[in-house]
Amino acid sequence: MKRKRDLRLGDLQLAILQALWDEGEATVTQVQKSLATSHAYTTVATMLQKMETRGLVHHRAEGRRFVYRAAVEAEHVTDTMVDDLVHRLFGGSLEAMMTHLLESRQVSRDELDRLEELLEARRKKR
Amino acid sequence: MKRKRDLRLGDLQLAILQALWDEGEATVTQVQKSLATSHAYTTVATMLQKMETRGLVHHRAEGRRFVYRAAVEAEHVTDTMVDDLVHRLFGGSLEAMMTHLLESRQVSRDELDRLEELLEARRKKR
DNA sequence: TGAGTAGAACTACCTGGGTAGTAGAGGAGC
DNA sequence: GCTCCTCTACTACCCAGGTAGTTCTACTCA
Repeated sequence: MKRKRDLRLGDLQLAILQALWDEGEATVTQVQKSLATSHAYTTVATMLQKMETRGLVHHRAEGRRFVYRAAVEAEHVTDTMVDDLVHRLFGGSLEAMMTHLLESRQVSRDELDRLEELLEARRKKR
Repeated sequence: MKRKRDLRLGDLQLAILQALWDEGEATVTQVQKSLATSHAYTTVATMLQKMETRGLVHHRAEGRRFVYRAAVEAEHVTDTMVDDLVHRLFGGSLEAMMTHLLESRQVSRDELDRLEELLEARRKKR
């Protein structure tokens, strides 16, 4: 129940997971290359090891190299992190969060239109 | 420009700020008491000191006790933290975030109605 | 006036994210 | 076989959040 915070990921961890979600599986070198910011090979390798300990990724050996894959779903991570923030900042209120998003940011007319459609779609689904 | 991450606050720090935003000013003891979870006096005091170093709070001495107040606005913190998450998870796309919020959570018909109104209001404002 | 207490200062420790050097094993090529 | 190169393993740091004990000081009140 209090597992929420288990998924507060740092930038690097999130970036690594995003790489793995994209590629499905990847060696350390592949992960390293697909990161937007550059990091030493060992940094990525160490991070992957730490993440495996935390149960965020798995690996299998292929010859002498490790092929990693994510052990958590993108959906789940996103969910949990968003949820965490909504709770921390808005006491869990979706509406408060939405209000904030709409009021604090530039929203184009196009975006408003699409959001409108989203609402409609959501309304039908219930 | 990269100040975003300067405002990734832990639970305790956020709770302390929320207490200060509520009360305006507060001594260590007052802050300690208004926290939902209980913490040793020294924990709160230490945290306040660390937060002062980071420029999150200020204090003035009143006799021999310190009266703290927030040095950052609630609005600003909320903004920055939300923005940070939207960037980290959705590449900065408000729409993607909204979509996620609408799809991953239970949304009551009432909430949908209010969101609709929000959109309308927002539309008029532009 | 002397004990108790409230409060700040100082110190220490643990955890997790992030960063990376160095060591050592195994394979590739000459 | 010897030399590189590529990988993993191991180790060590730094920083920030969090937690709290110990110490010192000043004030209160019996």
